[in-house]
Amino acid sequence: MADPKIRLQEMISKLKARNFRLTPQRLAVLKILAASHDHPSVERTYEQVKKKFPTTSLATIYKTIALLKEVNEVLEICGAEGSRFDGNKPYPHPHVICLKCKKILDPDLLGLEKLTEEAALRTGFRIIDHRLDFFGICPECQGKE
Amino acid sequence: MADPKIRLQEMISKLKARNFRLTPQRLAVLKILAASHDHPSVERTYEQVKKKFPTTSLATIYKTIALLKEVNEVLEICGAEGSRFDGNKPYPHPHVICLKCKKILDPDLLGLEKLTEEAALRTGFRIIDHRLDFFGICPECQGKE
DNA sequence: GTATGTGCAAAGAGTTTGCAGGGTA
DNA sequence: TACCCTGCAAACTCTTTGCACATAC
Repeated sequence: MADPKIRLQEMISKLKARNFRLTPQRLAVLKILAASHDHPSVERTYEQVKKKFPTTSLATIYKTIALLKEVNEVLEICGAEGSRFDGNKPYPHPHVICLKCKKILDPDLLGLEKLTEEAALRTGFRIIDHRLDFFGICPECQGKE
Repeated sequence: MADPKIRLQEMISKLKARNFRLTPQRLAVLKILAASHDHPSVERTYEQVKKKFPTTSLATIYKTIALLKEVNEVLEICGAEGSRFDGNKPYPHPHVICLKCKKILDPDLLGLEKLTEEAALRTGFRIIDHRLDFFGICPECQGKE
C-alpha cells in the first residue's frame, strides 16, 4: 500500500494541473480515497465526509468520484452489490474479497503478467486493462465457521 | 463453447428437478442464455424473447435470470455499464472484452489455476470463486484504427 | 384443481442533472 | 471578479415487488 499522504499529494497535483478547484469537501473525499483502507463505497465515503462537513450532499461525492475516475486517480471495483473505490492504487490490480465480512485485500501476484500475455496471444486482442478478483473466506471468518 | 442444445437440456433438467415450471417464456430465456452467443444483457434478452412472445414483460426476464442465478445455471458478468450473462459456461472463467465493439471472448488460460493458488497462499483466504476480465481492442477493431 | 408464473403498474434503489447561491483562485 | 463547485430537488435508469389473472403440472 502506498503512503496515503503521498497519494493525496499526487491527487492534488493532478487536479491543480488541470485547473480543478480544491474545495474542502473535495479534499475530504480525496483523503478518504487516498487511504482507501476499506475500499469504500460511495455511500460510505459520504458518511465519512459528512462527519466533517455535515451539509455535504451525495451528489458532490458522486461528482468528485466521477472527476477522479476521469483523471485516473481512482479505481472502480464493481460487483453485483454496487461499486467500491480504490484511490490508493488507482491502477488495475488483483483483489481478494471476503464473502462474509466484505474485506478486500490487494495481494501481489507474480503470475499475473504471464497470464495477460497468454490472453493476448490466444485472442489477438491488444490488452489495455484488466480486472481480477478472487472471492472467498478470509482467515478471521474461517475461524468463526 | 459447450453445445447450446446440451446446455439447454441441462438447464431444463435442473429446473424440473427443483419443481420449477417450464413456461414458453422461460424456455425462450433459457435458449438464449444457453447459447449466450453475445453474452446478452437483460435488455437484449428481453428484445429477443419479445420477438417470439410479444407480450412478455421485462419483469419476467429479471425473474427468470434471478432463478437461473439461484440454481447456478447462469454467470453474471457485471461491469460499470451493467450486467451481462453467460448461461453457456455458468462457472467462473476468464473473459476478454473489446472496449470498442463490446464483443466478449472466453479464452482458456492455463496459468489461472496457479494464480489462484498463489492468491490463496498469500492471503490465507479459502478461495471459492473468481472473476477475471481483460479489456482491450479486438483484432477486427484494431484494423479499423 | 392447485400452486406457480406472467404481465402490468407502482415502488425502490442508485445515480445523474439543472439550477441558484456561494466560494475558490 | 469570474468561473467553478456545492447542495438541493427533481429526473432518470435499472431492478424489484404486489397483485389479479392465466397456465403448467
